[in-house]
Amino acid sequence: MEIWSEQTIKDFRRTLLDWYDQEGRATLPWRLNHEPYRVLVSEIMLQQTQVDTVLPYYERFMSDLPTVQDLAYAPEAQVLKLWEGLGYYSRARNLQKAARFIVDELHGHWPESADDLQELPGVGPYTSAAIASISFGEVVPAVDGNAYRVFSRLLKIDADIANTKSRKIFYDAIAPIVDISRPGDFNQAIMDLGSSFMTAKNPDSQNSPVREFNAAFRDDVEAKYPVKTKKQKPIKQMYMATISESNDKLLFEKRPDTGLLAGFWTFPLIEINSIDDIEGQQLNIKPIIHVFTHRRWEIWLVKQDVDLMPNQQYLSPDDWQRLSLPTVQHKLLKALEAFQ
DNA sequence: GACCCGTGGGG
DNA sequence: TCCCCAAGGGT
Repeated sequence: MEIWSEQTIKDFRRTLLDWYDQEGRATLPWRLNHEPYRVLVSEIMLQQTQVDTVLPYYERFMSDLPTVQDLAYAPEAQVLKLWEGLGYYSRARNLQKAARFIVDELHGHWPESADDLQELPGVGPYTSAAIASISFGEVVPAVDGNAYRVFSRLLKIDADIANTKSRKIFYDAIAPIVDISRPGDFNQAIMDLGSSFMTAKNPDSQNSPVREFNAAFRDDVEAKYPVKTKKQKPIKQMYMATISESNDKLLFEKRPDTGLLAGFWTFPLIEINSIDDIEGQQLNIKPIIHVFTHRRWEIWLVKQDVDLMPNQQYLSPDDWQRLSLPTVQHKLLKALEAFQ
């Protein structure tokens, strides 16, 4: 691992921020100003989610709920509708809990340090540092996937970024480098660098503004970084989706309030071991495939009569269009249309 | 520390 | 088709 001199650190800050001022993504909507609410919403949406995906969601969200008070007082259903299709839905619920905590418990006074911000639900080590540096000027590194990727290459850090313990190694390595007068811009510049020249695949380090600081590129070992162990493959599961119609309504089922797609409505799903377990009128020839991070669902639509369970309800199109439905349920509805 | 939690895009 | 990736956090 490389250790930079004070002079190198100063040169790096200047080079990085000069590039950021010229070429950074200044027009991103969450960079129009540094209001903590705007930054918080953007940071939560951007967790494990690409910028292009977030943009339309962010615009709608800020338009409908422009202040932390609006979010705190909104019905949860409205928040989930604004989040529909974005995934990781506990983010939306935690975001509203955070807003309610700030409004109700802190009387609208924001926590201003990374340590205090981390008390908010859904706000962890990265997000707290991002808000503290961008909105409140705290000199603290925001260690996200971009920071891992960028600094593992610049400094040739061999720690496995899939390992929780590596976070401290990166934090300690980056902390002395963060620009003291512009910590928020420094952290955002690293993110812009990670999404332009220093990408995960096919990086363009030859033309990177910080090429001369890139030890891995200099030593022609950039492909080794970042060091990251593999994830496990999704588990395959087969399901029967019950299609039951009554007066132009369809039977839906509310999922348990914990676990995958917690509290969301889908067709009643019954796990089966093989296609031979299907009872009723099978509609589709090929299963509908939906892949989550850790699971791969293969779903068969099956028409059948059922006894209504307490967590089930017949819903009209008007009913379910008002609800926030997970993407897998939208897929099932679309597939069902083909048979009607 | 290991596992869970969505979705869409790209090679 | 399959695999990896994308501004992580909660349990």
